[in-house]
Amino acid sequence: MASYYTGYYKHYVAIDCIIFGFDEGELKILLYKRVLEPAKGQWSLMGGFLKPEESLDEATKRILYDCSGLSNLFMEQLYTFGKVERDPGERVISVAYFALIRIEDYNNELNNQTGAQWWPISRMPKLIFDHNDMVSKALRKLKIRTKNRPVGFELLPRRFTIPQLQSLYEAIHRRGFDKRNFRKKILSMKLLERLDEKDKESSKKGAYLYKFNKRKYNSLVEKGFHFEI
Amino acid sequence: MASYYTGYYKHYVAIDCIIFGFDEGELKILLYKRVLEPAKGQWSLMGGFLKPEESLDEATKRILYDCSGLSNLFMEQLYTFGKVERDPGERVISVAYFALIRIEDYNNELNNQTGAQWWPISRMPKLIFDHNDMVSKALRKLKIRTKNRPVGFELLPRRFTIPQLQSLYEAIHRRGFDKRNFRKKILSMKLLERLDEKDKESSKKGAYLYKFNKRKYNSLVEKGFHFEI
DNA sequence: CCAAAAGTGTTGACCGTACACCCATGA
DNA sequence: TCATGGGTGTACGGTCAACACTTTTGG
Repeated sequence: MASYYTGYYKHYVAIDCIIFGFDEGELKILLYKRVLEPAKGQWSLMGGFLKPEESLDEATKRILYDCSGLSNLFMEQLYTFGKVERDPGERVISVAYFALIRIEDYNNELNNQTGAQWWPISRMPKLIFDHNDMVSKALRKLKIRTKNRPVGFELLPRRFTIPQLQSLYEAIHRRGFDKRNFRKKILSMKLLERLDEKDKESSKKGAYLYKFNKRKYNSLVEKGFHFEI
Repeated sequence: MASYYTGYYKHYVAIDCIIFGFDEGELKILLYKRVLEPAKGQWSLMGGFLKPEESLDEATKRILYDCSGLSNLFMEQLYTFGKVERDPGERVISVAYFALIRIEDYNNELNNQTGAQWWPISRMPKLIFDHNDMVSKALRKLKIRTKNRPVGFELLPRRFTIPQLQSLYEAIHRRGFDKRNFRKKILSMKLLERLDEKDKESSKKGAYLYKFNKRKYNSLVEKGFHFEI
């Protein structure tokens, strides 16, 4: 490549990932003990520097794969953080992404290798730099997204019950929903398929398992349908 | 500053600004003839490289000031574009911002100095690199923002009529609104103050001028009010 | 048999939308 | 006087929120 822009400054560009999971009725976030100086050993989001041969999305996929072993996770660019002093080490521009992991797919053995730990959002430790701001922004975006896109399903097992789904929404939105209204609304979209099996984990009666019909969702979207709960 | 991250790559980081205005009943965008190689002389968004001593927001303010002579414009970070080949010159990560200008405040003499020109969105030329994608994304965001925040007023004169406001919304949303319903809804928020003066520019009868009460809006927001139209 | 969670309908309030006519005035 | 845009009210249908009891079954 020719040198067109010689004379302008270059910057470190990093990716930081806010990784959400849902487990035991709580919204959780995957955090790491930082391995680099400065702030080595403190809790932080998973991140890494952008390499020359990869796009921002590709870098994020790489980082997500490295820390979870999973591909094709739901991910979305959140915001770019660029305050001069945000990283006390050197100046770094950080592009934050948020991602959703089905905790059932996550291999907990990775935790030992990587120093990772799932933290309930409500009891999260103080993070390095501006990472707590990133998490706040991600939580706001997650609320909006679950309201207007079917991304909640990315956090649940592939087969789930309506009460589980409701409990997820309640965790994300930090408020209760009326169960009759919730069920009515979600079922009225006709995007859930009821299976013939019940989940008896959390009650004696058992709750029907459902699965989300992504195919049908995509075809409805083409006709102008808009998910809204 | 110490050198903590030596060995990692650095990248050019640029800001690109999607600048909207509203004039003659049309939504317009401010475009420039690019002064740098590559693609010198082609139409482009206004942009510039991030300097070491400024944050992303500060860089955007600087660029907006340089090209409009105006400070305190409404601006919002939109998205960061990072495909490897997006700039055929060298690799550049571009943080896109969108901004709103009251065209009455814009000094048209600047156009000669800077090679700037206001283009109606509907007749915009092909832009360099991925700038057309940036504009599309900005238009989507502008739709959302005008629906849920009172940012439309940033595009109108400080004193405006209801029909002007409606015409702005119609331009942004590319559809007509019923004028009775529109008026009802906007006035029911009690955020507009009617002045005793009429604007007779566009009709013999004249339309009342209004102004947006930002003070009142801010105090309502504190009480949990949410702008929605 | 009882505790605990799953599942089910109705009603009233509110909001969005559709719709048609009179008003004021400059030319 | 008439053409032009400004300004006004009502009625209907759909959506949201509030609300309480029955069902199932493991212990």
